[in-house]
This record gives sequence, C-alpha cells and structure tokens, in this order.
Amino acid sequence: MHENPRPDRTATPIELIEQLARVAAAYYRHFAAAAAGHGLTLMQGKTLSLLTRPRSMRGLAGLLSCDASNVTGIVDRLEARDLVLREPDPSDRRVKNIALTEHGERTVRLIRADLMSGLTALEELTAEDRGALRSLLDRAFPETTSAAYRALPG
Amino acid sequence: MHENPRPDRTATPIELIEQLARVAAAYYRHFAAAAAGHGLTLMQGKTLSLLTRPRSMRGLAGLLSCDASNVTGIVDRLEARDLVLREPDPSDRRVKNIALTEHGERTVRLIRADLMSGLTALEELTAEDRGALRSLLDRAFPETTSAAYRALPG
DNA sequence: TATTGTTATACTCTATAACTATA
DNA sequence: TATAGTTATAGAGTATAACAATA
Repeated sequence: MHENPRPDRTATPIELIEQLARVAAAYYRHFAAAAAGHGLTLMQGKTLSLLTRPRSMRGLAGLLSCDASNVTGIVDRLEARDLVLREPDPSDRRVKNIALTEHGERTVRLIRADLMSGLTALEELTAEDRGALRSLLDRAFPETTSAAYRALPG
Repeated sequence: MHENPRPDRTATPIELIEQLARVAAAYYRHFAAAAAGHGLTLMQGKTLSLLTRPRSMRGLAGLLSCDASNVTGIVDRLEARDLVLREPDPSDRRVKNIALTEHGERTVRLIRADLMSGLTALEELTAEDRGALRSLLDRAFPETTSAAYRALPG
C-alpha cells in the first residue's frame, strides 16, 4: 500500500473549471437542439423558458444578461409567432409585461420534454446523487439558486 | 420526529436541469466578461481556450458546435489581431491547422486567470468537494470528459 | 466521389447611442 | 431628472448553399 496513491481523476480548480466549460457547452448544445426542433433559436427558447411568470422587458434583459434594446427584437419575433404577448402594466404605463400565450406555454413544455429526453444520463442519477450535485452546484455558484432568480424584480 | 420530514431542498430531475441552466448561464456570463476584458467576444475567447493544441477549421467547428463556415470569420478576426495563425497541414494540403501565437497563449492565460478570480466560490470548495462535483458532472454528462475532448480528431 | 476551407447570402444576436413617453 | 421601451446603426455569430482545391 502506497502512502500517496495516484488518483484516477484530478480535481484542481482549473480542471473543474474546464469541465464546467464542457458541461455548460453541452447543456446549451442540448437546449439549442430542443429549441431548434420547434423552429426557435437559443435566445428565443431561453426567453420562453424564463417566462415562468410575466416579466418586464428590462427584467428579461437582466435574466438574459443582455442589453434591453436586444429584447425588443427577440420579443417581437416571439410575439409574431403568437408565443408571447405584451401586456401594459397597470401601475406604471412605461412598463410592458411579457407573458406566455397558451401556445407559448405548450411550446415551452415540449422544449423542456425534448431537453430532458436528451439528458438521459442526468435522469438516471439516484435521488441522492441529484441532491448532492445540486448542493455542490449551489455552493459553487451561490448567485444562481432558484430562490435568488424568483426574487428578481421586473 | 417525523417519518417524512420535508427536505430543505428538492432535487427532482426538472429542478436539477433548471439549476444547470442557471449555472451554465452564470458560467458564460463570467467567461464573456473575462473575454471582454481583453476586447474579445464570447466565441473568440472560447476559440482561444479550445486551442490547447492546433486544430483544423473543421475540428474547431465541432468543438464550437457550429458550422465550419462560421469558423472562417472567427479565425479571420483572431488572426488579424495576431492571436492565432493558420498553418498548412503537411500531410493534407486541404487542411489548415490553427495554432495560438505567443500573444494568443498569453491572452488565454490572462482570460483564464480573470475567470478564476471571478469564480471565488468554486475555488473555496474543499478538494473533496471538487472531486465529488467533478465525478457527478462526469456521470451527468458522460460525453464531456476531458479524455473524450482530447481524443477528438482535427 | 468525398472532404476541406471559403464565399455569398440572409437572418439573428449584440452593444451603443439617441429618442419618446412616462415617472 | 431618471427610467422603460424603442429605434437606428454597425458589428459579430449563424445555417444554408455553392464553389475551388485536394484527397
């Protein structure tokens, strides 16, 4: 028995960041494919997925990490396909609240189902492993908890 | 003591996928900021980071998950800034191998350092936690191991 | 015949700056 | 004065189709 057995796998911060890069790329590859299956781009699919409740244009810009001026075009294209609609905000007439239409709701469910069916390995994890993975991701990216996202204004 | 205490955190496959979406978005937000600090776009920074060894145009297209025709423009812009260069392949004159210049090597190191300094929570994990996270990510995305990436042709 | 890289094209995404209508 | 949404603009990323050079 050796004192310092060589581990099969390294896990330096650099190695972990490189794997996160590959996982993030793989996630978006799967997501973009699911969105494309419904004739939508990555950003359009992302926008639909973020509309779990109505959001203002600027709220969407924050969630999409892009300038508010971009959201106009993205929402224009989604609205032209009857996937979302702009509702005037009753308490501030400057604000428009973007909400999913029924067609949008249906589409986002289909995209999510396609995405999940593409991520079979993830679904095959045990509940315990999923909990451990989630907990570790929360600690590695503390700004990305679901509570933090839900609480965002707009 | 209850038989079925309500857990603080759920970890259904759907919840986990939603958190992965947030983590992937956060990763790219950090990466894009690090690349922008050196006047580079996300795709330009990604391309530099993938050039751990010379890659053909089509090899890069595969790693970037985009059509080969896009790589021409991306590499054009990097080459114009002396970050990469095109080398003819000695064994197949159709192929061009893209390699980092010295300036490219330096830039990619700086981007990586900036990225790491933006992901402080990740670096603060214990070695054990990093190993566990890496192992779980490997199992959740088995196509993204570093060995699989290194072995890709081109 | 098939493959590599490129070009042409049209569309989408992107930040910046300026504008309008509200607040 | 400040903010929300939009428009105009220029640049970058994107897929598709077609092309020349090479295999």
